[in-house]
Amino acid sequence: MSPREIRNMDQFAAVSGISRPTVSKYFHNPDSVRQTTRARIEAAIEQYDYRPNIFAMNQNRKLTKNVGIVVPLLADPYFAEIARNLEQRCIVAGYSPTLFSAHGDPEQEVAVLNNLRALKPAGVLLAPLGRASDTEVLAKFCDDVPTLIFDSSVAELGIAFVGSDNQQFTAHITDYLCRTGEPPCFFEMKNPANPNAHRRRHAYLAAMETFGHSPHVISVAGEGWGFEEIGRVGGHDAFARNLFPTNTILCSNDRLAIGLLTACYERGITVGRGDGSTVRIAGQDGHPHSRYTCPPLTTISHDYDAVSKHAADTLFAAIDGSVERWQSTRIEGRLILRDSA
Amino acid sequence: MSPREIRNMDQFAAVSGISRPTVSKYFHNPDSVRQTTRARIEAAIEQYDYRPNIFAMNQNRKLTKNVGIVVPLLADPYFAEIARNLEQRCIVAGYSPTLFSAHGDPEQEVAVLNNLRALKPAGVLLAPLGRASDTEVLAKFCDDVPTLIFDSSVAELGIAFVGSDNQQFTAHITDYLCRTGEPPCFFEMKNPANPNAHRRRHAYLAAMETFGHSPHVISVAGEGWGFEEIGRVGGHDAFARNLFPTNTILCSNDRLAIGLLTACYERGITVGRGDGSTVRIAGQDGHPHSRYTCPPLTTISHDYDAVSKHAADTLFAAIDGSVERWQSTRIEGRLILRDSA
DNA sequence: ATAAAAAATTTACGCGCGTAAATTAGCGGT
DNA sequence: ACCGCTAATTTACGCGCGTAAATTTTTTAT
Repeated sequence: MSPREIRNMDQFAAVSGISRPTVSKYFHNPDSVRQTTRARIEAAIEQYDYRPNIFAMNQNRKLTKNVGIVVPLLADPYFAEIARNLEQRCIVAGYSPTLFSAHGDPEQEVAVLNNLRALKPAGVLLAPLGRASDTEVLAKFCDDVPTLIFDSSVAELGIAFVGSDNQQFTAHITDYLCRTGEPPCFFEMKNPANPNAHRRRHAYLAAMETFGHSPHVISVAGEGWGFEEIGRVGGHDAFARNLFPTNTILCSNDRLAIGLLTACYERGITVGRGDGSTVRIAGQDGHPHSRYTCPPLTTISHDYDAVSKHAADTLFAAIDGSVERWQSTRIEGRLILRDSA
Repeated sequence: MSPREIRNMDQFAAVSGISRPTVSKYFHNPDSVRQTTRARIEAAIEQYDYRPNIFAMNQNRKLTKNVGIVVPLLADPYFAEIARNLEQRCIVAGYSPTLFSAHGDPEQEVAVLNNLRALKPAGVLLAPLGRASDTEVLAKFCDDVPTLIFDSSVAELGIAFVGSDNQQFTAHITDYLCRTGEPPCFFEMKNPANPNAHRRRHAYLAAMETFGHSPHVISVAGEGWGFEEIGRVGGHDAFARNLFPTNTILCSNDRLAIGLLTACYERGITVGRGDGSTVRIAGQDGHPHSRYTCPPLTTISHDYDAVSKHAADTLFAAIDGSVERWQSTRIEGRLILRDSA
């Protein structure tokens, strides 16, 4: 078939009968060349299986088509899922996404950002670690690279913030719990890594006041990203010390709830909304795993699609030069009623 | 501090008082230059915060320091965990890892491999999708790029295979279940995506014969990577049709077991090894989540550390030119006794 | 048909670094 | 002081492509 291996764009241009600059133009935007030219180039690509050298492409270009996607913890299926979603959107939009995880470690987050710089990305979709993040490093990075912050907002950094409306999350599920049984206590980490946790606590307090109930916040100790274990150990401790004045517990997030469910099991406490149950437990996030807990977890779910779509679209618009003032978009969640509450 | 921004290695060499080729040498191997020279370069790096342009570095080099890590499904915490582990080992060894996921889709696996080619990686750590993989594409890729296959072996591809000893996994846990109660049925997917599933079924059959019990394999329908849902739906079906002749169920993997646990909950079947329980359920994999099911799942765990260490070390050795014949290494698992069985 | 606009080509240079070859400087040991 | 060795420097070229400017060709509009 092919007379010889095509080694570079010069040779490819020669065999396809098009000049190299035009070929180069084609690879940057296939629509930017004439229909007939495009067909000839694509026929040659088919025949010779030529792909331009990405290193040479990016080296001498002010801006690449690279997009970085950074999440705090890829081992958390929530972030894995949203990362997958964002990745697809980048590909569809013609960008080359690269996935990074800070693995829950602030130092690795800094390292990731430094590596990312070297990729000269057109833009970055960044979900910061939160409280543990090095804010100065983040700010400097956002100054240098078009960055959209998602999931958790640390400051008015980057081109915009897109996340979930945590106030609405907690208000909504607190409302549901109040209407269907005893008012909920609020179960959380004492020093949450994620700023969303603070919003949720505040929203809980506000909602309880609105509904005329006295709030009860149980803050358990624990550092890091092992939320299930923190919830389990903290749950045991809280039950042992009789810290829950009502039979209903709203957890700050699903992973904490999952740990609490385990603690309940281990203590022989039945969870559910049925008559035979001792406590009701609800989470927040719509974690991929929440469907499969025992009992399945009542929660309020992020709108994964809407968040990732808005985040990606906002970044792409910014890359294309639409300069807008920094703004924060928070998307409402959807209540998922299951057996746990 | 710095008089002006350092734009390239020429300028950096100038301000550090070293010639550019020597600086270049330093960046490839800091130990390859004289101690005093190294100190001067590192002082200059500190002062000017210079980092060589990775695109220019890689473009004109036969072999890069890039390593690709490919997993079939990053949303599965098992793969996320092993990917994290491998990533760290690459960094420590001086390589630049990049993470890819096929997201359970054979076409995306092919796309990932094509993108990976463009990175001219020194090596690749690849966990294939398995049955759904395009074997021809994999074979061709392994011919072109030093590739170590891990987790699931499709053929004698690449430089070697490193994974878990599924025979031992199933034999060991089957043995445990037989010794402590009724002999187990085997709960699996009818058309498992992963070849390890076949090994486990065979090991189950062999073990049951060895122990003098008649085997019972329950194969449930379902395609794709939503194992929990497949286990849940299949579990409901199997219970409804009374397909389990004994009170003990060994699942082909933990995610299937998690779905089965949910089905049990939904049918009011109590799971555990205690007197009040109806069935015992065990999984296989040591999935990160298995600790937090209700009841916590008895399982046999991969030796994450050993597998990833052996995989990484083997790849690095191959990159460094140690040519050995293809070989398969299978590492034993560790039984984790919890409440479910 | 003809002019104007759009697309393609030619020409030419630069990006930042790898790398090879020949030369010079630095080092320790006798 | 000398020799021999290693490390560093100088010189020079190439990688594969981006990109700008000037020119020619093709398409579209009138």
